Amino acid sequence: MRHKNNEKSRKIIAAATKIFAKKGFYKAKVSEIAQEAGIADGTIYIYFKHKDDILIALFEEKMREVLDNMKKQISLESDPFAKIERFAYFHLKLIEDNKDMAEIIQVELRQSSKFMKNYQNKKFAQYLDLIGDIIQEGKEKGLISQDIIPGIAKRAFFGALDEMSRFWVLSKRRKYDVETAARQISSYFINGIKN
Amino acid sequence: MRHKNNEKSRKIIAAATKIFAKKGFYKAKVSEIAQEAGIADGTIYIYFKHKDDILIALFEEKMREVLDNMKKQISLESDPFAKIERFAYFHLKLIEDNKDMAEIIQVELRQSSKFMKNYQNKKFAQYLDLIGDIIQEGKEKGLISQDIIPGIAKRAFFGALDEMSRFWVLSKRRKYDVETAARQISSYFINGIKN
Amino acid sequence: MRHKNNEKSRKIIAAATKIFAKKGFYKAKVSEIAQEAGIADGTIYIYFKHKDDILIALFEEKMREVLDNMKKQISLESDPFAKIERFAYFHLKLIEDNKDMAEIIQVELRQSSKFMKNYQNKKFAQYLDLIGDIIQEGKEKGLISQDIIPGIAKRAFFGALDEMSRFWVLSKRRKYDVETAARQISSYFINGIKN
Amino acid sequence: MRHKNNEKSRKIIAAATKIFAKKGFYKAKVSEIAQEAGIADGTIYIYFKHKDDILIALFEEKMREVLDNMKKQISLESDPFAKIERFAYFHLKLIEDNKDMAEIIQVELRQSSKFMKNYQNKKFAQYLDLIGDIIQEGKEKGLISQDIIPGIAKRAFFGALDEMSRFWVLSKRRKYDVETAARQISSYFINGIKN
DNA sequence: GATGAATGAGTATTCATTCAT
DNA sequence: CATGAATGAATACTCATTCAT
Repeated sequence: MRHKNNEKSRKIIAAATKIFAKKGFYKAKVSEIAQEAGIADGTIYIYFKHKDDILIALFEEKMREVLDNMKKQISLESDPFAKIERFAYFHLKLIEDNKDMAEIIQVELRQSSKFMKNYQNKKFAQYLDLIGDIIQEGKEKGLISQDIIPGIAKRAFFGALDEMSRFWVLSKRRKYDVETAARQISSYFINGIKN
Repeated sequence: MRHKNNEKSRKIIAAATKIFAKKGFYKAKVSEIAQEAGIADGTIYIYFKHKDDILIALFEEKMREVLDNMKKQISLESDPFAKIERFAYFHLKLIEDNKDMAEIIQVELRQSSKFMKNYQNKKFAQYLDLIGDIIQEGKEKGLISQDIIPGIAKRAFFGALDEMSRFWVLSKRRKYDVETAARQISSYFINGIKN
Repeated sequence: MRHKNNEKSRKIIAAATKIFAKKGFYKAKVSEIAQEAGIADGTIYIYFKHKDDILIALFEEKMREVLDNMKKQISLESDPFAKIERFAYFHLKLIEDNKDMAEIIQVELRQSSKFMKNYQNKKFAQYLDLIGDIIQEGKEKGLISQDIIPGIAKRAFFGALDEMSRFWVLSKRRKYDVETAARQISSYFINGIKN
Repeated sequence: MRHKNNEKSRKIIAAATKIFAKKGFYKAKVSEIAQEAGIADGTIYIYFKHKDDILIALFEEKMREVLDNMKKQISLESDPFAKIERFAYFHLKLIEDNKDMAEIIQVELRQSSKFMKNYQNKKFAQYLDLIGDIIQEGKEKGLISQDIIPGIAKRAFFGALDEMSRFWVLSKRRKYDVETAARQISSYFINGIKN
């Protein structure tokens, strides 16, 4: 897994994103990814030791991007509730703009824990913690009820957005626009937890 | 080809539930399921035409049970908010009591849409609609704000519960007990949508 | 490596003997062996876990036969020198009659120690010991000089026969007949070690 | 394509000797040899057209050395029996001093005839003929029985030494020292063929 | 000449599915 | 109906060899 050439590594991940989204990890052939990337089958193995490693690297790369982007978005607001709204909007926007990536994270991330025993998805935990931190902040500022348990609330909020994403990813056509969905979901949540 | 009322059919599904939960659909071998069921490999093909069909039948059977059970629970309450609380509690209780089933629905249901192109998960839609119907009822009774879009709200609520389940399914130890989680999540939601 | 059906197991070994002799272990394809045996590729893996295991089983089977046969031959003589002569004759005869087997033992047995780290060729050691025991007996009867070290002598005698075999195996045409070669080699040896 | 006098060519052969001895020809990777030689993979192909050619060149170089050395040793004696004793001693000494080379010649030379259809090992034939010539000389001088067939005797003697070598090459610890083994084996042979 | 990234032909092994008993 | 031995299509991965730099 030499990484002399990062450009090719990214090309492979981009191709894999497309193929995994279309076929799913198990049905995707390494040779298809190679073809999509415009390289030879063997070249993939210069950059990734196993097929599994492509998926892991894909997650890490995508999650890093998502995480960085979301941190930036949140930092633009100071009010915890505004942060939550922004989180909802940009999360759903991201799904809309990156359907392939969303599908993989939706579908494959779920089974990942099964075939990647030792792979700890730290990036995902950090992403959830962005919400947890906002809630904590809200509690400290007296905006959010002291009864709220951040560990449950962050999952409830993420799950609400995530289920919406899944619906979109698996549907052919998009019912409800991003703005509406984001506004509704963040509104339920904010009203649900505010003091 | 399927003989739905057969006892052996259920034995196979029970075995498959265990094996799919442990290994995931793709890594589970038909021969393992046969062994777990105490029958010969070939016997499985008397009851199911393909490996995929076992998973589909498994979903249908489990979802039917879940659906029937949840309908019964909901009917015991007349107040929409009480129904929501009961839904949350019994959904999470179900996960706790049926870890194997939960894991399969969590993990494999996601990829199912990929390999089962033509499989329409009607039972799952009906399950979601249980929530949608409660919300509709709440709106009609003036308990829930008219702004709430049931198609979004039902997914937000289900997603919140589902993410909690996923956390439990993938964690070794169970943080937060069922009652607490159910109370918190239904409370956010009810407060979030009530008039 | 179930062995329900010994007949098929032997059929595979017979086919492997032919193919390994023709191509060598590394160049022999499992599919060729299957074809030669008149079975499907996958069937081989019902009887042998790996390609390596075919070679190991082949050795064990052939060496058992060779060993049993040679023990019988030796027991027909009571004089140690007559035993040595008989050993030489039947060893070379065996090579002549089983060219494929001889070639594999000649060629592949040598490299076997390399890829089969843990495979201890006990049968071969027992074969060598047949000679060692004769020498020991000869020493005890005062027919063979006390200076002779059986551990060296048995290898010298076997090596002499073996080199002759190798010459035959690798040559197109057979120079020197079995009787002549056996007589010459056992004669050098007997005269060389007798008291 | 080969540049025989090149220093790099020898460096590659030296590296190959080490790697082939450790892993065997088929399991040795060209890249490993390159690394051992401290050069790039592609450089090997400037000096050798195929992996096979490295083995052939290795044989030729080693056998030339061995042959030259043995010729020199033999020429130091005038008595045929003394020559035989010296041959035995220096053959076994060579094995002891060059374990890697010995292992390759022992193990890989055997299979070489298989993958190198057209490779005629003339050097090896010349080596055997050194013994054949001594026997011929002995017969002419009346020291060796006229019944002895040099073509068989030379192989018997070489085979005896060779089997001893093989035992040493494949054993972890060396039983019997070189002097003892050489004395024993040449003694059997000389006594066995003398007039 | 030297490099080493890229190539792609080659193959052992797996496992869902079949079917003769 | 039940069996389980047999099938053979399918595919991840390796590594000798090439060739642009």
